[in-house]
Amino acid sequence: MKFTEAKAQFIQAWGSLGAQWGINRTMAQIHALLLIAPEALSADEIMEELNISRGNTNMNVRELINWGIVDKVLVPGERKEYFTAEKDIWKVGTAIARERKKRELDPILKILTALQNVEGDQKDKYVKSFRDSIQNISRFAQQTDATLNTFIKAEENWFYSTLLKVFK
Amino acid sequence: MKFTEAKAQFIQAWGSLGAQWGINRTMAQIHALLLIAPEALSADEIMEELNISRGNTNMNVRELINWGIVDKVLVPGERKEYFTAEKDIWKVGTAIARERKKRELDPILKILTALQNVEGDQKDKYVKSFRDSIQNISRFAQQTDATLNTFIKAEENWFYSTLLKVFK
DNA sequence: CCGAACTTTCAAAAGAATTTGAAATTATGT
DNA sequence: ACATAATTTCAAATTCTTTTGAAAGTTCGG
Repeated sequence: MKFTEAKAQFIQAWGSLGAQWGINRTMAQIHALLLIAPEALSADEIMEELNISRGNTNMNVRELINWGIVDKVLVPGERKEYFTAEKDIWKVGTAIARERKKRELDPILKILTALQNVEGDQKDKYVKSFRDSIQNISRFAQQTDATLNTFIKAEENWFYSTLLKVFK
Repeated sequence: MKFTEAKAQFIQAWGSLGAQWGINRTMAQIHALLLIAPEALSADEIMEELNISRGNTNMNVRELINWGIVDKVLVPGERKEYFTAEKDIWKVGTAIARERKKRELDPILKILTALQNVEGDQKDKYVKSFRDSIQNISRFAQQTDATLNTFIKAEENWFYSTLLKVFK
């Protein structure tokens, strides 16, 4: 396979993966492009490579920076901003886990906790079934929360993270 | 909090969680409704509760069945079909993991493997950077695949899972 | 085999998310 | 302070997804 073709395929594959993850396609494609680039790219280069508008580029690069997986690079003597992606894929993984936990798991945990206090007759089968379900889901969610925290913490912790890399 | 309000909140929360997961809102809401219901519901009851059309109900119930987290229940002497959700949330978790792995991770693993064979001069920095990235991502993806398989396998093994529950 | 009860399909409509591009804003060198 | 280069914003346009609902299909008791 030719390099140009391989590159296009990777960008496209990473893009659909992102789309299925609730990350938008363009954001994932910019990330893919930066992941395989040997050096930082400017907004213009990104626009050119992916055929997208300046506004779109700006918004999505910004979002990638918020997720903590892309950094702005300032080249001395240059007025333009350049962008580069975190190359350690484990760090990317934990950053994504952290971000998604914050956006998805944390809010539902909060709601589940509140819903534990539903009023109602314990003998009413609808109320009973509701209570049981909420309790089970809560436990599962808390377990998931704990697991994710371990994973996220692992990468922040130098020692454990080095250990993990032995297995990768 | 009143039961009716709590129920509405839960359905709405589960719906947005689903939406962020790439599962559509209605599918997640039907799932939520069935999760807390003490007994199986008919298509008409689902339509009524969630204010959605018959077609929408049918399509999304079907999809939930494909995911393996909702079952059709036939009541003797009744012509209608009734639907019920898997109540063990751990099983729901593994079903979702299995399904998403199949749709997301497996295809990217296949592509990554193919991309390892990119032609090109090892001294070209673009080719070198591409190769390195693909290799790192591949390793990470394989590790993730193995971890997910363990998780999925654990629940698929009926005997082991039953045993676990006895002792926990 | 008929007709009623129920389920499925799918083209069109509605709704949601993304993208564009030009104008506004901000930053930089002289 | 000015001119210019670069970035940011956001309303409108486009594109993608979901939902509707009516028609077609299926199943079942008699």
